[in-house]
Amino acid sequence: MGVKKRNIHHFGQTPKTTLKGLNRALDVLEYIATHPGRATDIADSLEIAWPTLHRTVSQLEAKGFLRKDPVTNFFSIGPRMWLIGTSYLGDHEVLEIARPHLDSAAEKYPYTLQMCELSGHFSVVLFSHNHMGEEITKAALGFHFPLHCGSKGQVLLAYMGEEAIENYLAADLEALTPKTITDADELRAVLAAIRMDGYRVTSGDVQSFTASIATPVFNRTGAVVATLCFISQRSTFRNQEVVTTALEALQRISTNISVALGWKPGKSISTT
Amino acid sequence: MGVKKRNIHHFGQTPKTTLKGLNRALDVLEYIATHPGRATDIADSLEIAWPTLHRTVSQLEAKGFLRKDPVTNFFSIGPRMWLIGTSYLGDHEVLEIARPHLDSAAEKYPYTLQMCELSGHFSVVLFSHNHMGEEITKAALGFHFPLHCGSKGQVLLAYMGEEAIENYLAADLEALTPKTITDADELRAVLAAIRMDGYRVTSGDVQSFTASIATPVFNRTGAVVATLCFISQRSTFRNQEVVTTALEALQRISTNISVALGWKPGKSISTT
DNA sequence: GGTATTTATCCGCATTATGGATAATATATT
DNA sequence: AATATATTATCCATAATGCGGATAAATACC
Repeated sequence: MGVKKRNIHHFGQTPKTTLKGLNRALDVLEYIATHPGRATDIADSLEIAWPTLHRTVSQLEAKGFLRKDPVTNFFSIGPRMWLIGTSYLGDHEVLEIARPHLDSAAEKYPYTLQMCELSGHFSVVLFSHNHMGEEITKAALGFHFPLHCGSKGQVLLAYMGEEAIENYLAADLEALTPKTITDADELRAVLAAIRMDGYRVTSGDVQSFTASIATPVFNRTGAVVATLCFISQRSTFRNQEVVTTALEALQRISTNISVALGWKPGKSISTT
Repeated sequence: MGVKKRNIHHFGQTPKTTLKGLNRALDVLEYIATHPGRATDIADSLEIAWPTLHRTVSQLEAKGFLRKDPVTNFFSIGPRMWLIGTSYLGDHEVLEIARPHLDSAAEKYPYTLQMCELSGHFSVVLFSHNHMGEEITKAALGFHFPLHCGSKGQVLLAYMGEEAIENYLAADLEALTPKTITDADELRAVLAAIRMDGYRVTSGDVQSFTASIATPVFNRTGAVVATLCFISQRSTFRNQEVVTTALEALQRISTNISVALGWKPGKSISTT
């Protein structure tokens, strides 16, 4: 009896109240988001009794939170879920303020521009503009990456606060490519450097053929609320001059956004 | 005792099984998406007993489906909800196939280009590229509009099938602007014309200062799976020549997408 | 400092969801 | 075609689960 029920929540809250049925449904949604498929397989993977899963899934489908392909019986996330989910961005204060800056900057520079924020133990993409012709990143809106991978993740990690950082580093760090840094000490050094320099450049540690530059975005309290990054072919950022120019631009944009958020230069929270 | 509990589902399914708790939670999510606010107010609006709502909301927050502003205690949609929601677009066959066409077309024409699909009784925006400088539409990704408003909604409505159309027209039709058509007979005529012509032009019936042109997108079975539309300042489309040129372009794009979806010219379902 | 909301928690009761078993489908195999 | 198998849908008796009145704690208001 291999008891290895999937554990999905990366949010470490105490579920004081039980609410089994609802919880199950949310787990199902999370699972289907990454593993769309047939009801039977979902029941197996999640170790839920068939009639129970069937009821749950039917209900979710009836409400449009899931949809079922009428021919294959595959379940996947439904339009209602998406509709409701998008209201997250609608209410997003930081994104709203940043958007004009991002829009105009995106057109101006020959790199993919992203804004990401922290969500649980991941950096998630809030804004992404793939520059024409650069088909490099699968990283569309909503993608999430582990924090130790890529310049953007590391920037977010760097400003998380000592305790949270150590907590993160304590877990196993997955390598997305051979160049991903998975050693805790090495990462600690990287994070310290980020807090010193105010930026980070990485190369090939998320996808082997891309490189990126990231800077933090601060709010009025001096906390890091997002990160901005340029992504391009790895070869592009081999040229030091190109990196310097791009970095300057990125810093200008992120400073503008920080200021728009009420930040005042010098007012950054040091977490070391 | 004004019994006027909100009725949120625009999906007309038969909730054969009950699953009260889950249902309530989904209603709460739907409600908060459009009415973020304090727990008490939600309980009032939805007529849910306080302890019950509290439990539900706490659970949803613990799982990241809702977030609570720590200072105002306002609840709004959480990051997890968004993350999961975005997978809707990730799996979206039509969108995936259409995207390259949309991307290249978006750059080429001086109008805002959108692709929308039917969701319940609304057209929802799956793709939107606001042309530089045109700050015209609030219509970002995920926005939903009633089907009788705007060329895109009417195109989707036109091909829904007689029964569904009559069902839609039977309800009260809200006017978004004074120019919105709310008369059922008038709409029936419009829809018939759309099925004849294969396109629709409207002006000022969604926002008073915009106009739009829409065409249907067909799949391999000849069913309408989406609609494409150009949106611009109302004045732009006052010029008949401009409209003609734009329409031709739009028809070319939507035909290309239809073909990419396996459609063969002539193979469209007539629903009259 | 006192009063009024808003938020959090307790706990007995009965409503509600559970899951073993079975029936109705769809799909694969010969 | 006909049989076997995997997948999906439905029943229903049982008890576990979530419900909500009431109470307590924490804030906001004056």
